[in-house]
Formats: sequence, structure tokens, C-alpha cells
Amino acid sequence: MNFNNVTIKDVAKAANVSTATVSNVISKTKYVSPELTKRVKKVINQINYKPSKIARSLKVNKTFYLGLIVPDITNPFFAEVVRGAESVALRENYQIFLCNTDGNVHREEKALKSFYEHHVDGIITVAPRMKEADLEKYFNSIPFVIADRPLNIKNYEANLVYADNIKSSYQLAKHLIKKGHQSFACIAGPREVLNVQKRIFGFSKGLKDSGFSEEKNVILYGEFNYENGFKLMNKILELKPHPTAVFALSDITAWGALEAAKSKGLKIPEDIAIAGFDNVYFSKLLNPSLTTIHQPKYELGRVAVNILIKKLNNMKEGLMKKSEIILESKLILRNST
Amino acid sequence: MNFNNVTIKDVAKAANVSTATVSNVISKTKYVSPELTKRVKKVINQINYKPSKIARSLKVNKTFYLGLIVPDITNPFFAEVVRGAESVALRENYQIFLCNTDGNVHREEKALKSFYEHHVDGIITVAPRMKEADLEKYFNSIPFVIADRPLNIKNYEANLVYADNIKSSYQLAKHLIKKGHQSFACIAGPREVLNVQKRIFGFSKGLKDSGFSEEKNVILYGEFNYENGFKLMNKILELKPHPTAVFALSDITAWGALEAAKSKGLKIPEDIAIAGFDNVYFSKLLNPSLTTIHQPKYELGRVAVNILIKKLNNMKEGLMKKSEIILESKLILRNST
DNA sequence: TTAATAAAGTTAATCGTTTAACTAATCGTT
DNA sequence: AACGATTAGTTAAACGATTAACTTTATTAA
Repeated sequence: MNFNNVTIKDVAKAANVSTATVSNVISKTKYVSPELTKRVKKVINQINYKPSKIARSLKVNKTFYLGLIVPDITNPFFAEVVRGAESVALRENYQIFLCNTDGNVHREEKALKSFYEHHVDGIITVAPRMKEADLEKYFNSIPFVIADRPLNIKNYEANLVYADNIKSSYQLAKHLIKKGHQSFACIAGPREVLNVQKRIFGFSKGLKDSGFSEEKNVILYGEFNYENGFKLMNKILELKPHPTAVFALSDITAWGALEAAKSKGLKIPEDIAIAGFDNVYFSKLLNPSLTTIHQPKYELGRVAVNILIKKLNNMKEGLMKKSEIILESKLILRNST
Repeated sequence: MNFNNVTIKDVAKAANVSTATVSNVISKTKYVSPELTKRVKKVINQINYKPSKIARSLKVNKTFYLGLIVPDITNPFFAEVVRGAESVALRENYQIFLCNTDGNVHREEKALKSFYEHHVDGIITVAPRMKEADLEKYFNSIPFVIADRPLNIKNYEANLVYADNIKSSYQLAKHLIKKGHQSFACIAGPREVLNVQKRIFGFSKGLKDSGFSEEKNVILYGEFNYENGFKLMNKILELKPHPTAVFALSDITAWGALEAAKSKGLKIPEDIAIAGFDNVYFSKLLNPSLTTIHQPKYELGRVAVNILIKKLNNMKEGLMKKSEIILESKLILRNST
């Protein structure tokens, strides 16, 4: 690998052909005789010519770049989504631009603008926080897939992928009831997040169907992080008598909750049961291991990019239909409940 | 944001000026009269013109892309490095291409080639596994920073950043000795990794300086992951009598080791002490919390990109000097030892 | 008054590809 | 033999910016 910029003209000159022929040898879009093909290929190897993707992008108006926006790669949930996304992007010869936003709407907008100016072919955004109306502006103007945010598809020409929130939350409620619990709490994420609303909905429905009234379920909202899990669990424990089963709507908040309970000397699951959501890799290593709801994270990334690329390939035919893919989630019973 | 491709020509036509003037208004490289400036800016806003970075890249031969290669973003250690890298890249208006390699040399090469063809301005590679001679080919031909791999700088014109391995490993040995341990084991990473060699070196030196012979320290090599920590800890426990203090050379292997010991019914740190390396966020949440050596991960990423960009800016002046920055690491005592 | 200089724009070449339009040679038919 | 069709290659115009070289007009100095 040398870095002197050899161009297609150098190849053409050395092989004594036109640049068009070199281009055709490389892209195989037109027949070139074996002799010329051989000659050109030989020169390409000799002078180590690598076509400039920048120049190509400019000409054909396609970059093979994908923009990927996530809240925080440090969160193992999103890290796995990214790996999934990357796996199919690489297979299809797309390169990924990554941006972290920490759930900050302003930074989401900045990332989108930047991607736009860099002429990415498409964008996938994971768990975006911006308002639906703002989001809509973008996905109406550039190929776009929204992962992990269950919009009401009826209202939008959007392409969505997310895991089912309701069914498994419902199952979790049933499971906790079967274990004999009578009073419950949820450590939710931010109130406006649709995933949160759906998980709460499923869980509440499970309780209601077993005859528990709404007062039997304390719901506290906050950010999806460890500190918040810790803090809100302490709030819950101040209630007398306190709920005996806690549903944290993400694993990392569940970890915080677990730690808070342990530091107060409570035994888990005997004194209080705790469940999470996501089934992040390390949740099974906790002590006690965490009951949680598995989300197919890698798959989420995979599917998102798949849809996006399918969309890009269909653009010629003018297709840009809406779509909604709901992946299966699954209740995983472990020792914390 | 609309996606009809308005170009500089459209602006020029609408404002009744030349494209050169438009360009000068935007880049401020030449004086343009207030009247024209105003007219041009107005048009730019009206038709929502965004300059094509692709076209610009082609012309000025600079992309403002940076390639970032990491083994696995799912590993919280690398995730933090990436965040650090991103923070300064964004500040300096660079976009980051991300590639995961799972420590696979072949995929490292593929990523490098791909970055090269995409005309990234520079590459930072975190903990690369390829042979030094191969690595050298690349960092001699494209602006390059190697993070988290302590080459012997005397032999190379390389730019390095990594955290000190030796001193803190030495301190850990001393700490374990003070706790009364007499026989030791290391669950190392792959034998050929320089970080591994240095950590082992520091740890061994600590033992030797206190009069322990080499036979008192069992060293087992393997990959840096949870499963391997689990497996090798089981091997260690088969020894009779088994070592009472174990140094796992990364936190995630330490977690595996911890779990293996616990599942055999051993009490930690009473029956066996375990320490890790990295101080990944979640290590303090384990039960017991993990004694470990803190690496400034975010800082590692920050510094790497800083050096790279400094290098890019100095390229005009022909500067491409070697450099080596060793960040401080720090022993963190917790409950597992 | 006039030549030289400076100021404010414009023109057009350029970056490295792709590709439509063209040319020249060959082939097949009648 | 002559015509059109096919084949295999070349030429040159894009793509959308930047920028050196140029033009035109205004300003200055002697």
C-alpha cells in the first residue's frame, strides 16, 4: 500500500488504452477483449491503482455511506445494535458513520445535518428522542429507518423496526403475580418515550387482568441509567409498606435498583423482586442474576440496515413504502424474581 | 431540509453572480462586497443550498473523514475509547468511520484497505493485532495513530498512545502480598499482545522484588473474554493447592473468573482474591466489587484523535514525527481482594 | 493626463471518475 | 458488392466544488 495518488489516467497511459476502457475492465459494465483486460489488470497491479471512491461518488451520486445515530455506544444495548448494523453494512459494501447523541435532541439534529451534508445514502437512527414532527421532516426527505422507537405507523410513511414491548411486559406481570407478589413498582424511563409507555401498558394490563387496581402499581419516571435506578429504588423503599416487585424498564436501571436494595440490606428475591428489560450480556452475571426481557439487539441492527439497503435499491423504481417490523422479545427467568 | 440537489450553480444563477463569488462568500477566502454577500446569502437560505462535501473533498483532496478500528465496540473498554475519540473528532469537524474486527487480523487489513479507498484523512487503530511489520506498512503510508498497543518506539516512526501497564501491575502485586498471599496466578490475554507481556512483567517484578520465585506464579494465556476467564479459573482451581490470588489481565476475564470461583462455592476474597485490569464501568457493581487497575479509556480516545489531527495539520510543513504518550493508570482497591 | 496599481468580479481549468455519443472495423445478408 | 448491424474501443462531457488566471473598473501618483 503506497499513498501516491495514482489515478485512472496513469493506468490508461501505462496500458495504452483509454480511461473508459480501464473503467470498463474494473466495473465489467462493457465487454473488453481478453488482451486489453489482461494488460490493464497487469498495470493496475503493478502501479497499485485503487479507484477513488470520492470521485466515483461524485459522478454517480451515490456514496455507499450510511449514517448511524445512537444515544450511547457505551450502553451495551446500543453497542450490540451497532454490531448488527455493521455486519450487514459491511457485507453490502457500505461504510458506517457513527454518532452518539446521549439522547440529546439538539445533537440528534446536528448529526442528521452532518450526515446529510456528507451525502450519506441513508440514515438509521436508534431510539431517537426528537419530536415526531421533526423526525418526520427527515424521514420524508432522505432514506431513513427508525429503530427501537415504535411510532404509530398509521400516521407516517416511516420505516420502523423495534421489539415487541407489550406482550413480554404482560408476561412479566403474570410471572410476578404467580410468585405471590401483591404490590408493584415500575422504574420507568422518560415518560415521553414510546417504548416506556408500551412497557408500562403491557405490565399494567397484566396486573389489571389479574384483578390488581392501578394503585397497586407505583410508577416512577427518569432517565435510563444506573444512577437513576439506584435513586428511584431508594424512593420506592421509603414507601411503607414498600412494593415487593419492581420492574425496571431497562437492565442498567435494574442494576442500579438491585444495588440500592442490596445496600439497604434487603435480600433478593426474598425481600424484593427485581426485573429488567433488554437482556444485556452482563445481566446474567449479576448477583443474583437478573430476570429480564430479552430484546434481539443484534437482529435489530441487522434488520434496520437490511430494510434501509432494500429501500435504497428500490429507489430507482420510486418505491419508498412504509414498513413496520416488530421483532419478538422474550421473558427470561433468572434469580432476581 | 429538502433533498433536491441544489448546487453552487443554482445559487450563482439565482443571485446573478459567478460560482466563484458564491464560493468566496461561503468560505470567506476573498473579499466580496456587502451587497453581493447579502444577495448570495439570501439565495442560499431561500433555496436551502448545502455545499457538497463530496465535491469539495475531491477538489481539495481532503475528506475530513477519520477511520477508527476497534476490536469490539461491545466491550465497554473500547466503547469508552470510541466516545473519547468521537468527542474531539466532532469538535474538529471530522466524521468517524467505525469498524469492528473482533481482533481478527484479516478483518483489520480489510478495514484499513477500505478506509484507504474511502480516502480517510487518517486512521486510528485501537489494540490492533496484526504483526508489527504489517502495521508498519500502513503507518508509514497514511497518517496513523496506534492506541493501546505499546510498540517499542525506538524501532518505529510511529505515533502511540497507551496507558502504563507496568507500574500499576507492580503495585497490584505488592498489594496482594501485603494481604498475605503466597501463591499467585495470572489469567492473561493472548501471549503475543504487548500489553499482556508488560502487565505480566510488572506483576512478576513485584513478586520477585518481594522474594517470590517464578514458580509461585502460574500464568495461563487465552483470549480476553468472559468465557475464557471462567475456563482458566477452573483450570487454576484444579491445582492442589491452588493459588490464592488471581490477576486477570482484563476486567471481563476477571468477571468470568469471579463467576467460576463462586460457582465452585469459594468465598471471595477470603478463599481466593481476584483482580482485574481496565476498570470498566460495571466492575464496581459486581458482587464483590472488583479490585482493578483503572485505565483512562475516554482519554485514550481523546488523545489519539488529538495527535492524529495535529499530525494532519502539520503535514503541510512535512512534519510526521514519531511520538509516544503514556497515560497514567491507577490501582483501584475494592472488595474482591 | 496618464500609466501603474489595486480592487472586485468572472472565466475556465481542475480534482478522478463514469458514461453517452461517437468512430472505425468487422460481419452477415442479400 | 454493398448495405446495415454489431462489436470494441475512444473521446469528451459531465458530477459540484475550488482557485489560478484573467478582465474590468476604480484609484492613485507623478
